[in-house]
Amino acid sequence: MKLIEKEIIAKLRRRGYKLTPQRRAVLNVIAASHEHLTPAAIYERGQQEHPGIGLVTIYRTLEMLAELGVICKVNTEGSSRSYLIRRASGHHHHLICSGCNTVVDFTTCDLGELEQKLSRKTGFKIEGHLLEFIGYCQKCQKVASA
Amino acid sequence: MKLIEKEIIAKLRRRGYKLTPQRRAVLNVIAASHEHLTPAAIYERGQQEHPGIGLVTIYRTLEMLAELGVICKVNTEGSSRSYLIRRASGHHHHLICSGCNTVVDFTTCDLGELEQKLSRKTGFKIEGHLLEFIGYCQKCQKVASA
DNA sequence: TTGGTAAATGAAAATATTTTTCAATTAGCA
DNA sequence: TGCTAATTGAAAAATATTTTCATTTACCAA
Repeated sequence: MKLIEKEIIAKLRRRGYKLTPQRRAVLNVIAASHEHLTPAAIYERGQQEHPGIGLVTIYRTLEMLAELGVICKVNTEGSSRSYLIRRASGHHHHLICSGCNTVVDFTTCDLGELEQKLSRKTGFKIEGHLLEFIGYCQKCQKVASA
Repeated sequence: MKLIEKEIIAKLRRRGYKLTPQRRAVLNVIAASHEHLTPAAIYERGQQEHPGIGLVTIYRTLEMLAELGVICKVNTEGSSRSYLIRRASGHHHHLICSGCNTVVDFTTCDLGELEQKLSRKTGFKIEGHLLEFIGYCQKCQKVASA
């Protein structure tokens, strides 16, 4: 049982949610990963944290955490499963290889100006963003040309 | 049977794909729509273009068209179905409302410089990108504050 | 124009994903 | 410590997507 930020737990409590070992397990798994995880992947890893945890509970917990804003739902490639990542700061930046599905994070990004412009134009209150570049990593470029 | 751009047909032929009435139907449906369409929606509309067309054929045709770059797979919200839109230019820009899941497209975006920088730094061959801003649309802001 | 042939189709079944239902269990308060 | 509403897991239902395979068809060559 690894550390979970107290802040998140407090947030659950404030909303009247109970802190069950299953929820702790899901939180731990997500907090420990630096990548998007599918419900199935979280289920698998969750077994180590809380043997016997059900897939249904994973789905329910993820939905709740997303609603609380603790994690983020991301609509990824891959025959259409919804992945999840934990929120860093409302920003998500990835380079994704179409060949091997490697995900590389990057931090440089200056979208502030665009964000403001869009906000003015559409009336949206923007709270976060996701920027993903899709392409081929060096390794997969070599494989393809071989 | 509406017009389909000759260019697309030529592209199919060049790759050795046959131009069946079913494929024409799918192309027509997609070309006629300005929004993302689910395979199911395309199936439904496709019946008007080619009665009896099978859902399987829709899936297969969409995959092929995506591979050709004629259309684009977009990973949308909504309990995880993969939608399709026709390609503008390898870019996808959305504003997504966390309240009502409305998706608004926008076109302004200048990521060329960042793309180059990342490509140099990581060796990725970048072929497209996805930029999503998450927030609340005007309507949902009003509802929330009411 | 007419075969021949590889590619494409549709139906049905298989697989995968997500949601619902419901009885049993449990976290957290009094 | 006991109560109670919230939570859980199993199974079934609802959705989505892919595979298999026999039949049909687009299109090239003659």
